Amino acid sequence: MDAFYASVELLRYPQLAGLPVVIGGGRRQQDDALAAQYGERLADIPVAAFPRLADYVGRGVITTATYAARQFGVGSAMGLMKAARACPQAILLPVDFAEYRRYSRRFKQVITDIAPVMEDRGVDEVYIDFTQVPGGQREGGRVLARLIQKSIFEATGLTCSVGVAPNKLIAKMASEFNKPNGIAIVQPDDLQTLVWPLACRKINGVGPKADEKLQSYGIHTIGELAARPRDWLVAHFGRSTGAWLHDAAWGRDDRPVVLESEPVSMSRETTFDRDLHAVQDRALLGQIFTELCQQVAADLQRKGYAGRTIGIKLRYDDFRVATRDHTIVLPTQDATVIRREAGLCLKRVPLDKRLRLLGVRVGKLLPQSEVGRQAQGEGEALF
DNA sequence: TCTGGGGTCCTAGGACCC
DNA sequence: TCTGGGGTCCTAGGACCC
Repeated sequence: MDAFYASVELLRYPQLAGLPVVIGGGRRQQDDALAAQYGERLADIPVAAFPRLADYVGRGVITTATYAARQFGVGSAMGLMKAARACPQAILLPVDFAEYRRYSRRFKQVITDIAPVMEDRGVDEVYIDFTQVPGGQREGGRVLARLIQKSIFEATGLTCSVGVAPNKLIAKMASEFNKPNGIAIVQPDDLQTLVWPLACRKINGVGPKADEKLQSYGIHTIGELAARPRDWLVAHFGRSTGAWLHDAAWGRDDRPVVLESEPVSMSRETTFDRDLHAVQDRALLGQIFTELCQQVAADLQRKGYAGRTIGIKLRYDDFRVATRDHTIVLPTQDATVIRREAGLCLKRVPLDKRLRLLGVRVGKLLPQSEVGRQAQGEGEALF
């Protein structure tokens, strides 16, 4: 989906179309004041009444920027304070994840009505297997891609970009070629002309660290990566990563489109308005900690899972991260149990520096429906 | 007053078992 | 003449993605 969060907000606030708008941070007093004053008539709010990036004080990052805002050099993951210097006049809207999820469900429903083999890749992205869809091969997939775009737009008013290719790796790259509202078709023979000139960073899975290492060897493009012998890549990046890099550069990827998958972990974390100290801010930290445990427990219960590994995550004021976890015998989805185990984890981690973030995680998940069976199994084993 | 929140996967060492 | 070879599980950290 194109600039998904921002595009959903523009459906509510059409008066902001074409303006630099960024989504980020939480709900603020100005936001509540506007909502109270205009009620349901959101489209009537004058542009001048919206909060600006320049007025923002506090922590947070941009989650999405409209294409107009990107012209000013602001974009996803940029700190709001830094973005405010680059584009102070941009309108700043708070994240409304519940609303984005509603639109996410709608556009995915449109897709599965047309092409049922769809893999969920988060709130704004999917892989679709066109292979068995009637007409899926017409014009190399362009006809079906157009149908999906048109159907999504009619149902939601949102645009998306589609990459059509023989596998997920290349399709993902292709989806970036003609953003927004574009279609790109990449056939196997197009590898050298369309993919090899791209930066290695365009490979889904090559991040800043891997890219830096590749650059240090003089490898900047996917073509340069493809030119390195497989053995050389294995020698410098390890057996697994080296082989994967070689395959990726040659456009090889045999991962299937996966329809369903079980969650591995669930977590809640929060960055504080100001850095907190374990001693001076003990009461506040304790309250936040308990709330995080209750939220994770509620998430587990709502989705029907229980987990055996309880963990915590801290981010110190210097941005270093520490994690501790502990695996218990019986899976739990109980806030009290999670709070107790997470509390023990907290005792094992240094707490002399100020904290920026606190998180609670439950892993080794099992559907709640299988927990009884597991407990029964334990009982049988005991006797 | 730089730097969110929710995830997955990988690596590597140590414990423990056969 | 010191002390194998697999395997699984647990834990901590880190890279990466949306």
